[in-house]
Amino acid sequence: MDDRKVLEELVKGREFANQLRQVMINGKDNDSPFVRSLAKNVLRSFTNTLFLLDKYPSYEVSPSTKSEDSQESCKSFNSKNKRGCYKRKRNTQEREEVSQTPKLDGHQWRKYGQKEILNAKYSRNYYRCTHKYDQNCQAIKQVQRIQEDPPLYKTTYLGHHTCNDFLNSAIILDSNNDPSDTSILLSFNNTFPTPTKQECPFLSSFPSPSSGKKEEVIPSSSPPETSLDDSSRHNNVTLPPPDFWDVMFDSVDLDDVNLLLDCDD
DNA sequence: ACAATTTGACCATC
DNA sequence: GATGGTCAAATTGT
Repeated sequence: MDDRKVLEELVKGREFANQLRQVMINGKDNDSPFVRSLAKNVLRSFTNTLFLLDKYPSYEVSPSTKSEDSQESCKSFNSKNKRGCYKRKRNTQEREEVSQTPKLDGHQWRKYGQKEILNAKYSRNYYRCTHKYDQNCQAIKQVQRIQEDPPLYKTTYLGHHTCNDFLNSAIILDSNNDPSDTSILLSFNNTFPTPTKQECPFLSSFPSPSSGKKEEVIPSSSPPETSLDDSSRHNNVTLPPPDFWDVMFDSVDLDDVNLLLDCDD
């Protein structure tokens, strides 16, 4: 891998993103060729970077399709009142990723266990999707620190999300806005990674779908300052504060890059 | 009070 | 029997 090229692409991407942000802040010409070009450049830079990082197109690093029997809970039928009665999950789709920080993948996770692993310096943490029960989402992940300096974490994903978390959505500029409206509407689909409050405190001003009652998605109970109006629930939301994008642009998912590039022109 | 995390127990697999 | 994955009571945080 060429580190210099990676760095160049990242720097370019950041510059383009900054320009795009300024244009968006001004709220004018959101659909101009210049804006389109900027967006395209941003995406191209990050796509190139990801290519260079050898993470694209095979975003899933080590997919192993062992069988169709994925994340079904295998608790035995008589385990009602017995603690820890289960069958170890096997034959599940899995992929591993190594990063310098525990991966912020846009999903909401709840830790359900921690285990000291033989011959491992650090314990392994076990997470399941927050929507395991309310939406029967079977995704789980294991995070284990594998190196001290620099800190390196291995995240193993088991199963895939079947939950429909509306915040976990792709952001696509909605160019059909009333031009006089200075707020920019964003369209969300279900592929963009959105940092959770749990994993990313800066999102604290955003309502979490699972906030409120335990394990339950509250459809529209947002505070006034960040309220999602009726259209929000139909995948539109007003633009977050500008600082939001400083982070948000760091978390573009490859699938979404494809999506957006495909939509281009 | 409710939600999230911690932690010891339990069980399946090797 | 050792190990790893999950459960769920207890604890902590908001």
